[in-house]
Amino acid sequence: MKHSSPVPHELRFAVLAADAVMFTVFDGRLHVRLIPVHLPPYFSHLAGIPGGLLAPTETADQAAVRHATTKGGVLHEHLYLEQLYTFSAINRDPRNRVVAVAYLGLVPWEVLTKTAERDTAAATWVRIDKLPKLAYDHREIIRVGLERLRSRVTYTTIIKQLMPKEFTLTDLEVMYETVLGQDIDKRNFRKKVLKTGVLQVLPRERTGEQHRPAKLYRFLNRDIEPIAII
Amino acid sequence: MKHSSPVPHELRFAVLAADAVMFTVFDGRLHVRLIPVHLPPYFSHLAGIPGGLLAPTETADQAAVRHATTKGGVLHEHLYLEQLYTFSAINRDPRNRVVAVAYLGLVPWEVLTKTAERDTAAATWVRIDKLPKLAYDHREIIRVGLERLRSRVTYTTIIKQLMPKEFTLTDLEVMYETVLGQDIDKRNFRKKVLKTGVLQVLPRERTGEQHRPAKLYRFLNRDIEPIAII
DNA sequence: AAAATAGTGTCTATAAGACATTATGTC
DNA sequence: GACATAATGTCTTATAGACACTATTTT
Repeated sequence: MKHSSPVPHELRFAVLAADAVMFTVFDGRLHVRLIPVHLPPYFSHLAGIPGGLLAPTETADQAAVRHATTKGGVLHEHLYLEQLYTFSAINRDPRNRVVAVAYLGLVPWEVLTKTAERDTAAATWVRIDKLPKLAYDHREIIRVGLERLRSRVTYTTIIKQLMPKEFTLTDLEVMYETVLGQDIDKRNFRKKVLKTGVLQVLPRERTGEQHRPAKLYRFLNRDIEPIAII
Repeated sequence: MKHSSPVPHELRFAVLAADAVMFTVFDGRLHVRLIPVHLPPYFSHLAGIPGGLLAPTETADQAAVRHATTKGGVLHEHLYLEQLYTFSAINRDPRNRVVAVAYLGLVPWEVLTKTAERDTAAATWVRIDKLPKLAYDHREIIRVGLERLRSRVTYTTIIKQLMPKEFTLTDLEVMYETVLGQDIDKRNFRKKVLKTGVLQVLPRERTGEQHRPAKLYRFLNRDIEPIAII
């Protein structure tokens, strides 16, 4: 455990960290990735988002990927990250001055097949309406991340980063409803989303459910396009 | 002049800086605030945007204000600043590793009455289509700042940060046209901007020009509202 | 009266939003 | 055939965009 040095806190120069607010959606709920904080008064309870210092040869982007994967347990190839905001309040961290470049991360739940990517002792998905008391300014970082996610979802196709490869229009509608926290009219939604041309129908349907099979779709490409959807 | 220490560049930890891309509009052109860079091969030519290190007791916001005012010469009360993006490439600065939290700054030209805020030896307003060769990654920072400005202008009222207190609808239209680099239909613009309700008509007109006087308006408040205008 | 910009309205096309019924699988 | 969700269209209202003339001041 690291302790304060004799140098007064306000006089130490800042060190740089990268933190990742990662979201995923399952059970019709938004969840955020939390890890234990080994620091009083948290004593290894889930109390923070994954993050850590930048290595001397690392960019903030690289450090965000490294800590999101090693501490957050999410595989690099499943993770979308974009820079969110830089938090530089003097007393963010009680031990030393740390400036954090925060990242917004999105992961489609369906690809998280390995146990380490679901819930382990080292990292857990927690409902955003059931967050525990959090360390540092991590509640604020999550708030800003969620705000950014909700805003981006309405004028880009960033939601594709939360969807599995193939999905039905109802799946997509439910994802928008979950992220935005509001109901959407099914008929208007379908008209609008199909007209944008970002989706491709697959020749297959999703059968085996106890109702009429639904057509499967996928996004035409992986880039996030600036298109108004909702 | 600072020189490299014997420690290899890639092994030094980063220090933190705050840089400000400040824009203003005059002569119907967007301009950015540049300062001399005292470093080969620039030898005090205009080659950078104002910025500098964070003091140990300073947030990035505070450092951005400090450097924008002291090095950029723009008075604090005339300046609007918002965080833009954090640049952390390893070799941004040839001397030492510097991570820069960049800020987007806006100033209404009309308030810049003091000589120091216009053009001096220490800082100059340069047309964005006439930028010289720039130091570090400052051209990239300016590019990102301009992109952000153009994007924000279309769905918020951030343009008020470039306008004087009182202005005519033509003034406002020209400001949009200058920032966006495209013509706007006068009648549609007036209908739309008046319907948003963010403007207040003043009981005065702008007289003394050799044509019909124009009504004067001002923004109802100083906050930036998320409203689609163009 | 000439010059210069201010100020205004209509029409058309497109988009947004409210709303209910039929279709097709599984069990 | 009962159940469950998929799939679809119309009407109304609001918004966007193209477009040209009259009004008012100064000189």
